[in-house]
Amino acid sequence: MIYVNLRQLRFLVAIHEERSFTAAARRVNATQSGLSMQIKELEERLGLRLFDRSSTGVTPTTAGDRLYERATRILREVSAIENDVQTLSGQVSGRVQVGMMPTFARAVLAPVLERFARHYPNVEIKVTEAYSAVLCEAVTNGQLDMAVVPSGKMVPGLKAEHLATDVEVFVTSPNTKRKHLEPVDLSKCKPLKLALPGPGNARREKIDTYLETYQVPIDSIMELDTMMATLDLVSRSDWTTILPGCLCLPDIDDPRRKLHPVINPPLVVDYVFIEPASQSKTQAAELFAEEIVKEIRTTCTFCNSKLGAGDSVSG
Amino acid sequence: MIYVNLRQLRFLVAIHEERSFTAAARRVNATQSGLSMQIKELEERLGLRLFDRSSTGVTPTTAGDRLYERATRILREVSAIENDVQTLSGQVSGRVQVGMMPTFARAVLAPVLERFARHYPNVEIKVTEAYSAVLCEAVTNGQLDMAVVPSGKMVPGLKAEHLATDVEVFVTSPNTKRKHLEPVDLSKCKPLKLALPGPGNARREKIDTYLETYQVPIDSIMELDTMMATLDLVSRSDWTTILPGCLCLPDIDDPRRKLHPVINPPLVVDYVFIEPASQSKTQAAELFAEEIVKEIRTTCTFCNSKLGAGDSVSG
DNA sequence: TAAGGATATCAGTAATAATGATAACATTCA
DNA sequence: TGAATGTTATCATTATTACTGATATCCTTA
Repeated sequence: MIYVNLRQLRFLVAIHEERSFTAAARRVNATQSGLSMQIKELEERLGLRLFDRSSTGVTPTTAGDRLYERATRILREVSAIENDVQTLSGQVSGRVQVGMMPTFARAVLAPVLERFARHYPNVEIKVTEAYSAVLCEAVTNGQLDMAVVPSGKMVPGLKAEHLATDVEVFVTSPNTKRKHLEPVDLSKCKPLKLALPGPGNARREKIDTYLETYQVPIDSIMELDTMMATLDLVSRSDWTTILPGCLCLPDIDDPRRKLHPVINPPLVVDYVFIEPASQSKTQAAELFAEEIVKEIRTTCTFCNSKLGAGDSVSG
Repeated sequence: MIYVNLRQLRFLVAIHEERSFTAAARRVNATQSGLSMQIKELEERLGLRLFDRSSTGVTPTTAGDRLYERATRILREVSAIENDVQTLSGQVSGRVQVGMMPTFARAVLAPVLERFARHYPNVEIKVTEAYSAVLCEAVTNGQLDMAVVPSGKMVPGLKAEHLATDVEVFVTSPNTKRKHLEPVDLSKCKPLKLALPGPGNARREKIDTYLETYQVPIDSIMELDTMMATLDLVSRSDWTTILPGCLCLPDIDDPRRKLHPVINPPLVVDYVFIEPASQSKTQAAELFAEEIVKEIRTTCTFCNSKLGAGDSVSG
């Protein structure tokens, strides 16, 4: 009566996301051979093909796509059962592993951590700061429960929720003519010396597109994947950078730098919350997520009011 | 990472509904011993007790109840996977097994069967006419895909949906002074000789309550679990009966009987649609269900307009 | 106190899944 | 063209897991 089992669904999901039996086997700590046999079994039971095989990997059939959708839902519910256990056991405890893009390390994370640790002393918290690609990967293979990243191309196996839209801010040293917080039209600047995150970074791609589209004159570009160094560089030279509003908020009045919301048109960054598609959050994770989401939303609202270039940003 | 498996959930559901390992084992074609071990395993993995055992059976703990809810949902989704297969395979086919209370055998069932068979020639249909207890049982243990029964005490393991409310009609032979279709207040009648379905029948219980509550004078009661015989008896004697409006509709103008909506207060019967809680309908079943539901609703509406005793019925 | 019915346990057996090596095939690149 | 690499499928073996049937134990009831 019941053909499919959860192991098969877990395999199916992994294969669907990895587009490969071999890679999927690695991910679920099994052998390629085992997956092959299980999927074969499933296909025979159901009487239809789930994947088209080739020597370069596999592509899901229509049926495979359909089953993938159902399987992720089912697995999420099953994992919810396991999370229930802790909920039922009374106090909130466990371990929450969160990934954060560097933007939030200062303005957002600290207050949340403080509040959360005070409310739920029995929850172990682990926060990893990294760029989006790394975080997506880590969430996908279960090393992290969730992460907040700038929106970019969607990775399979993840469930994403839009959090907020933030302004990007043009940052320069104090030795310029512009007034602090005065909006800037980058395409009308003289050629820029820009320190930007390396290619592959989700924000970088969006910034590149912007620079090209609006023909912003560039003198030269330096790749810096470190916020601290970037800020330091900018404050002591004629190099400039573009940073998310939330990141600039804590030292909005720091005399070492001038901030200029980018306008005509506004350059923005979208933050998204990601979690595994086929797993449900533990209660602790759920509570932490709530806190962090709330904090990011209010911070972004505040950010827009302080740094935003009028109404055009919020849309 | 994944502790529970579908077999365990299936066992859990059966045990929860049967309140017994032994009975559940029978239902799922397994041994008591096997269930015992699987549930033990599950409990140990989750670290909490799901059932309190006694020598008379088991009662679910809070956790057991919680898991039961989740498990039924999960199993329903899993069974949906299997139903998808047929949907994906193109044409609608398969086998639909439906239970019907006798009320609908005539007025409702025939047109639905005709329409459905014409639209979906590849679907095998099997209809069973029986009383609610039998039908509930059959749906629970999977012999039927669904059934329509009068509402009564809920059986665990079933998902129910209210379909419509129908008037009960007092039926007599032509040899009375009342006008055909004239409403009747049973408590003002002279003592009745009533042919009613046997105890255990869901409608019977409701009728009994009504008769007691409103002190309807009774001469004597005969138990007849056969509609045909009942109608025949009533038309050729001074025995009377109470029947659902839908049942009377086909021969509303038959001179062999007089029909009288029961008022002060109206006596009604609720029809509910039942299906297994932890299984999803096949596409064929889904389509058949739609048809039958539609037909019953329109028939009841029509019934109320023809036989209904004013507004008080519809609430 | 005995009988009946419930669950738990245990050891043996049956069924199922994973493994590791290999085969077959396609792609890439020299 | 041919070797190297990387893919999935298959197979026999091993390991794991689940089921069975008998029995033990406990509780309720007569």
